[in-house]
Amino acid sequence: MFKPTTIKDIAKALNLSTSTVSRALRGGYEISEETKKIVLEYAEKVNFKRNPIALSLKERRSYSIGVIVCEVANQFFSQAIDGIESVAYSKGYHVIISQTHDSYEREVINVEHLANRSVDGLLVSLSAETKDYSHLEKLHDQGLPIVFFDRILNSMNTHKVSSNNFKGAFEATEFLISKGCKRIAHLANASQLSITAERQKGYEEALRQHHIPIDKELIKYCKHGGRDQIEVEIAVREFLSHDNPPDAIFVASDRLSTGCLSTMKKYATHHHDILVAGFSNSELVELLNPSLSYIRQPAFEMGEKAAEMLISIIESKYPIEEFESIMLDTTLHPNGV
Amino acid sequence: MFKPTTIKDIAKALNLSTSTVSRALRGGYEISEETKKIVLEYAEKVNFKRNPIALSLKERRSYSIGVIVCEVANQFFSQAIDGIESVAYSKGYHVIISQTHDSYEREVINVEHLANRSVDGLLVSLSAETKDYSHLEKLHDQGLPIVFFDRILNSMNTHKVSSNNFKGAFEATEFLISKGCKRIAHLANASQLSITAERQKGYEEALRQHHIPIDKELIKYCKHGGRDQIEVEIAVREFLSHDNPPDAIFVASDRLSTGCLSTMKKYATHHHDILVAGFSNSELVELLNPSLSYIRQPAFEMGEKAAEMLISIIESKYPIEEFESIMLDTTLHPNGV
DNA sequence: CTGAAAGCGCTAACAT
DNA sequence: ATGTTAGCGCTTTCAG
Repeated sequence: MFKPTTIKDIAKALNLSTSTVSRALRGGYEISEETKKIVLEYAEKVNFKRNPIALSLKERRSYSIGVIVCEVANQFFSQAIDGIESVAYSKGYHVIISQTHDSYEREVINVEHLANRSVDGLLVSLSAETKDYSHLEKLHDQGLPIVFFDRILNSMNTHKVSSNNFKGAFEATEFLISKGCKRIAHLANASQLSITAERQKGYEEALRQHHIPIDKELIKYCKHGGRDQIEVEIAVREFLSHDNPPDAIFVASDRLSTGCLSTMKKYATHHHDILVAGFSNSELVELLNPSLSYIRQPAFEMGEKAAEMLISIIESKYPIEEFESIMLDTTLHPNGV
Repeated sequence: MFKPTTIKDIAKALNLSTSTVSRALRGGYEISEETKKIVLEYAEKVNFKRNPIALSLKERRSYSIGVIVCEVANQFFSQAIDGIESVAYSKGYHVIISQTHDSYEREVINVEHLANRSVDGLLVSLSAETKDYSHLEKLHDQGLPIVFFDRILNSMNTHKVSSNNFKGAFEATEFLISKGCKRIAHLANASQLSITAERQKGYEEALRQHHIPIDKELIKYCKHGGRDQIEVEIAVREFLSHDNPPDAIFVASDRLSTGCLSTMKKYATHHHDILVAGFSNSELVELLNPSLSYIRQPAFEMGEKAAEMLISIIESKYPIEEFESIMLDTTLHPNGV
């Protein structure tokens, strides 16, 4: 059984009190150089590490922050996590990652587990399924610092980081139009997500400005965020088999973009006639065939900002009154044709 | 500031002792139904959650397991993590993920942080840079349960899960040979990794069986596991600019495979003359161009097995004497040509 | 059926 | 310079 050495063990072995050992270990200036040396050496010898659990209990904080995302396999989120980690580590915090797989139930479980004092604050990007926010609201009301990124809960009064989804979607759609496309479908994420509404607005606005009618049959939502490939496949195949099929598809997120391409490759006889543009942070996009024009979000930077904001709340002496919403620009990367 | 309700708060509010509240909360049969009901209702009302930190301290275990991987963006690892989570959750454990980014220093920091009682055991896949294992050995000697998966430390006496790297590499190389390739280069990971040696042996054995000479100039290692794209680029470009360039490349891991393709697309004038086969668990492989024949590891299953083994050690009443090494088969997926 | 008290590992007044 | 003690939140003997 794992029985790490404790301060008590050291104290006993060295015939000192636990407080002396504790102070020596953290280099308290009141301890004689000699005692310090003895303690330090002995601690090193027995591979002593102070128990972070005990420390957390005492200090009533854990110096760790929790991150709730749908899945780390999604490159947008893995990049965001790298950003989060980079600032967290530099400020002495550890990062605990938790995946919801876009399931509401899982989100609730994970949030509750992380919340009660095993983390000092939460960075959350909502699951595609989530429509009820009380698990988060309760905690927030109790004073748990929460910062949203990407998939935001607008109704909660806290810091938020997102990318300019409207503009990104607008530019992508306009790009497709500039390529001569007239019937542009929209493959969207779950309708309750903030990003879904924003991106759809950008898409519709581009069509409007170019006098292209909006056809509701060309807009399909994936209510589980494409958790199952089949969900995407069904939507895309409906587009393909439409009486008057689209000549382009604008896809609203990472997972859906690749799912869309796979489906097209599998089922579309002449899929090169259909242009696809979509949000994606995959590092492999440039190697894809069918090719994908993509909108890239500054994921790493978003992670950094979100972490900075969260830590600033955690470390603030006074309750924060004014909350900020940061919006970062996306970039469009045309491809193919 | 976040001040969650404690048992003490409830006790005070209800004019009971903390022990009664504690017992009522966990449904102790000695408590009267009435008291139980009052406590439960009040707890619900104030959103009481027991403090897992305090619990861990008391029980001297946290019901969570730590996972050390190079990076979650790598699909092999994200799939393995999904496998780990699936068994961990079903057995009541939480999973804490920690990324090394293939840095030795980061590995040490993460291992030490997780080890001392914030997790009950560790699932580790070594970083590409790691050559000194004392940070792990020390903890293992102290009794911390450790299970290795994928990138294994052979010298440590514990459970291990890997895929049949020798066979996977052998089959891939033989596949390239069957396609008529005569000069097959090998792009390998850091030389000290278990997987590197095993895969190289499979590669060399295939060449040997087919009477193809082994040319050491056609074997290149990426000692940081391809952490920087540039590392891969240099190696691949050396292959391409060789006097007698290869007609195929066998790539030893996920990240290197895609890096290799990118470089080829970027620099090789007629990259379609060079066949590439490599280990990859990316879900996008089928959409890649240049195409990649790939060896897929059963990542999810490996994660499951590893987690099961770890939990069995954690929950074992007696010290384990006999350790198992599980090896799972890979599958080859030919592509292109 | 309920309460008082000790203890998990650590720190920080408060002695000495 | 070092020791004693209380307490972080919770569970669990041991007493009533």
